[in-house]
Amino acid sequence: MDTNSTALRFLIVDDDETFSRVLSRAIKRRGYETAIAGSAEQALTMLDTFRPDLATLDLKMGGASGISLIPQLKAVNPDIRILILTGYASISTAVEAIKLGATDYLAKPADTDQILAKLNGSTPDPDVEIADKPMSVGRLEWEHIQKVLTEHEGNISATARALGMHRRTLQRKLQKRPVREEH
Amino acid sequence: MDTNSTALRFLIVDDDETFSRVLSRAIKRRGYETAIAGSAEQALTMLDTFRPDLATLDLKMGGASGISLIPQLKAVNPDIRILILTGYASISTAVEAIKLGATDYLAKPADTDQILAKLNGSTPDPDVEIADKPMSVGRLEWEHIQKVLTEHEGNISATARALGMHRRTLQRKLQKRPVREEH
DNA sequence: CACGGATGTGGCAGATTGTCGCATGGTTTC
DNA sequence: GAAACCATGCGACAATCTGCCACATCCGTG
Repeated sequence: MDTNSTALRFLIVDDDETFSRVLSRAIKRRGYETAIAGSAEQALTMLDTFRPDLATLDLKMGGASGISLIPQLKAVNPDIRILILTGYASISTAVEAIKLGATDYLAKPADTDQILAKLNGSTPDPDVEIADKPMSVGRLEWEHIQKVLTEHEGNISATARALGMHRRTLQRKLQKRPVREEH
Repeated sequence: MDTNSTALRFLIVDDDETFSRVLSRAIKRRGYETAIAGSAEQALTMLDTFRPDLATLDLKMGGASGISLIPQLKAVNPDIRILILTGYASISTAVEAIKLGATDYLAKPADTDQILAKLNGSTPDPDVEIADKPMSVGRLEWEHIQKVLTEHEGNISATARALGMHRRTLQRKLQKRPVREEH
């Protein structure tokens, strides 16, 4: 372990205040310096005074998504390690995030240890565990919707049209949390 | 469209023979040279004589998983574009695959157009507007159910359990939708 | 500023799903 | 052969969910 005189700076971007506060405290207790942003926009304004070494980003927030923040965070600090942390996890957003340079991707709920483990000891290994059960229909539907949604740059109306589904129905599905992916 | 004298070589690694054959034919029809491997091991032995430019890999096969193949394929051809294509998709394997250098990750069922779109996405292509509509959720669900049903030799009760769905609901779905395909 | 497109919501009637229950037919096990 | 299991088909009913219509905001382009 490298012992720097200054603590590593940890930025939490999430619009769930309760979640942020709890996580912040847990992380601070482990010796990090933390900061909380309630939106992507707010996070950007903080970068002048707080240059993070680690960050967790939420996807679904009022305003811009955490994914859009990845390039900007990396511009400020190319060595930053970024963990996407969201309750609306999907394969397509995970793929996009990693391609943009995120270090890892976790679905909420996740505890502090899991979060730090992903940020610290994350080395790609080809022997990941492969699910032995196929996806549930609910999960498959969620993934498919997310995929089409990203293909349409998040345009809900266009996605609904492409899927031959009523826009109202799509909105309702998106508001609900995806079925938990269990191993 | 760039006209090379030699066609791009496309490697399909999947232990589902029917799937491989259908995909191979569809891809060949679009001007690629194709090869099929039924396992990761078999794919490796082919690399001496068939150096692929594009590849789709399955995750769950007898023997090694497609993910373990990624580094080896990239060693042979650093510019190779790799698409993970699996019926046992999960976020964690998607993250690993992308970290190891896969180009993209799709959950089966996916049609040929989607597959090629993902693999060509990084190639200069002027008019990449969303060509035709993606599968409807209903159709996707139907295909998935059929696939799992087959894996369970037509056993409805077992299929319902595997899908985390109530048997009664599965019965009703099967009884109803006789398959509705159209564009 | 008017116009078209996207989005967030509320409200409803009708369709779908989650559960229970029960009966039948086939296999396996003493 | 009878008991014990399973898979399957189907009726019924309440809880959800979906398709649709109706606004009310917000943009960005003319």
